Amino acid sequence: MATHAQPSSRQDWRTLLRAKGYRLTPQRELVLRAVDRLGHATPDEVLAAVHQESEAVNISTVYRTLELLEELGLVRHAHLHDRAPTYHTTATPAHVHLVCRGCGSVVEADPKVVEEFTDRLRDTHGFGTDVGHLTVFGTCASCGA
Amino acid sequence: MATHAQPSSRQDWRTLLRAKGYRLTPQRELVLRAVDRLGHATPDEVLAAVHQESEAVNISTVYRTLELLEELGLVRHAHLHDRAPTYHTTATPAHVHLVCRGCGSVVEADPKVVEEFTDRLRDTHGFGTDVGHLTVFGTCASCGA
DNA sequence: GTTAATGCAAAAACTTTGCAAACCT
DNA sequence: AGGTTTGCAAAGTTTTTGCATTAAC
Repeated sequence: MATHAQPSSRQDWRTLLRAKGYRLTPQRELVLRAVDRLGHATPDEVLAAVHQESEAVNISTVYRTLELLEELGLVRHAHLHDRAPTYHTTATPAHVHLVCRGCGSVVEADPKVVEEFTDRLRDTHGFGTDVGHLTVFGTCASCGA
Repeated sequence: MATHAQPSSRQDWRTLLRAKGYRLTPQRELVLRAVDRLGHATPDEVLAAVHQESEAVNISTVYRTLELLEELGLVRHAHLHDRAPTYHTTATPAHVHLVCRGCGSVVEADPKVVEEFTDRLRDTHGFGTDVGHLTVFGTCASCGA
């Protein structure tokens, strides 16, 4: 339930969009592919990435598209740093973000690492953790704990 | 080291500020007290709270003061929702934030709940978790997991 | 041909900055 | 008195919105 079956082909996307009355446009494809490719990207970075691919998309379209894709469950966002939210695809399995305060690096950890933890939260607080949104701030190995 | 000894009186604050060449002003007191009182508040909410207390403080002063207080370790901020960062006092012991997607409620959990988890992150990734900044998104008991 | 989506430009929301006046010590 | 802090206003960022035009279906 936390993980979605992911459409991987253009046709799948179209079906998913049309089911809600939306249309498949080149801009939407470009944005989705950019998010896929970038890993974690701010709207701004998505725009830049799309531009590199030699097609122009307006920044407002990027915002609107990211919102749409999130509604469809194709992307998610997290707050990895203080500035803007970063978007990532849901095609790859959910993961935990470890963000280093020292160097700003972002490591993705296997959700298994947090299993006991989430179990415990459920037991003690009745709280169902959304592992895909879990961001842990701290200090990475090389920045010395 | 993660928890700070907290000054609780006006005099303590003054000492802390003066040690770095800063001054104790009514605005700074008002902001700090507002953060204390509010629990988790955006800069905007801090401004509103201060205004209610019948003293006017400029919004830019709120921003500057929150930054200063954070530098001094008296407050910290977290990203509890998508909009603005929320500030909270460090006078209360570090805690984990459980944010419900359904109703938006924020519950504070005891850091003990995450001890095994942080130990494990240290073991497997050499990652030192900043527990005070840990925010967990998910679904609370009443919103049904 | 319809209806949804885009681009553009303007507005809104949020945060930062420069500087003279006011205030803390 | 002297240097820090404030308020104000202006500028910087980031995100949203309205509307005519374009494009998907």
